[in-house]
Amino acid sequence: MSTPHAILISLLEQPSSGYDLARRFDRSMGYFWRATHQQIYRELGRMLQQGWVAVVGETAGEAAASRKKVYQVLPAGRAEVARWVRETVTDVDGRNIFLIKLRAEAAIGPLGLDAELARLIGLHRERLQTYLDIEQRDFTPADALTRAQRVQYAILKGGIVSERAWLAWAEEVGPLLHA
Amino acid sequence: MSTPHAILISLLEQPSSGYDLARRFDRSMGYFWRATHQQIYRELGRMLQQGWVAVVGETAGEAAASRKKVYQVLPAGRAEVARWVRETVTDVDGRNIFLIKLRAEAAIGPLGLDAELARLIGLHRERLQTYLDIEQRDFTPADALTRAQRVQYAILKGGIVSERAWLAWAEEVGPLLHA
DNA sequence: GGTGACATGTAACGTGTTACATGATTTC
DNA sequence: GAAATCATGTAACACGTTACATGTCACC
Repeated sequence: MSTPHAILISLLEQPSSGYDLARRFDRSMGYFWRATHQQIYRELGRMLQQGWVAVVGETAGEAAASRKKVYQVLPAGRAEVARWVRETVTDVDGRNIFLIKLRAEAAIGPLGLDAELARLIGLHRERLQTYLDIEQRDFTPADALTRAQRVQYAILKGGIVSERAWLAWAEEVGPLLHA
Repeated sequence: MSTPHAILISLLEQPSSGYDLARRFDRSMGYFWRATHQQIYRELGRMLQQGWVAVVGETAGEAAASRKKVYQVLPAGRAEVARWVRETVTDVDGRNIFLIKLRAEAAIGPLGLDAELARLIGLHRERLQTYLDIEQRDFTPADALTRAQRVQYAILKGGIVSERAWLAWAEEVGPLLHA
């Protein structure tokens, strides 16, 4: 349930047509969140019904049929974003979701993301520790490993560097959110 | 279409029941690939029909109904894994898929993953360069940035550290695959 | 004999993906 | 006037998720 929110945030940054959104999700937004134009049109339709977004300048009436429709976020949509941003994600894989929330923070913040970041840091620290325990248990000493074990160790190292990189980044981001 | 292959590789490492697999996908395998027991049973059923796997010791006949079923990989399944491992993934987000392939390499390798790794390294270098270009263009000098810009910069930095970490890891893994 | 872990499945639903379809506008 | 891009949509299908359902086995 994050794609509609990613779209809302993209619209907060810049009111756009479905087509524009689709292109944006192939560029900057697409670096950490993907959506095809079919998904986007589907979600825009739903959000229109829910009153989260509206089409700008419908004044033109029926003459403007089959033309570009520019969507903008309504107060209800903005409230939904604020609600969703504060929602707790207990999933360690919520990294990209957190990046979307940061984007909301940049657009309409501050939104109080400190707590969410702290929780994610905790989860990632735990996971890193799990990896380090496995390393100690199964791959130490590093010599005397078979080929298969060296490859398995490489997989584990992938997890370790990834967690370390994320944690280093997160510690750096923290101060930005207290402000 | 990677879940069935993840299951196959897990079965190559150790013939197991659907239940065992489900637990394994909540542990070690689950660190980079997830699957619920419903998915696993569904895929096991399909792979059974396709002749990729078989149930061990069906000799017991109808008496063994509603009991533990241990699956093992048949030659056709092993061939499918070998085929899939060599398949080209042009997607930058194929990181986790590559980790599964590495796991296959550990289990039944060497499988010739050098080329795939080289391609992924190329893709990630390109993406890193894109990020660095954006950094130069939009966030330099680092002072004189608004709050919103500093948050946007943090998002970008997340991408940069993530790409750098992955590339450092990948360069280290390379030599293991030429062997 | 009751509780919890083992073990396998079905059904319904939501989302993402691929293919198909149409028409307007811009550019050469 | 042909081709590329802009622009919006429908339909079918694959996949993942959640809820429901059933029964066994071991242990206390």
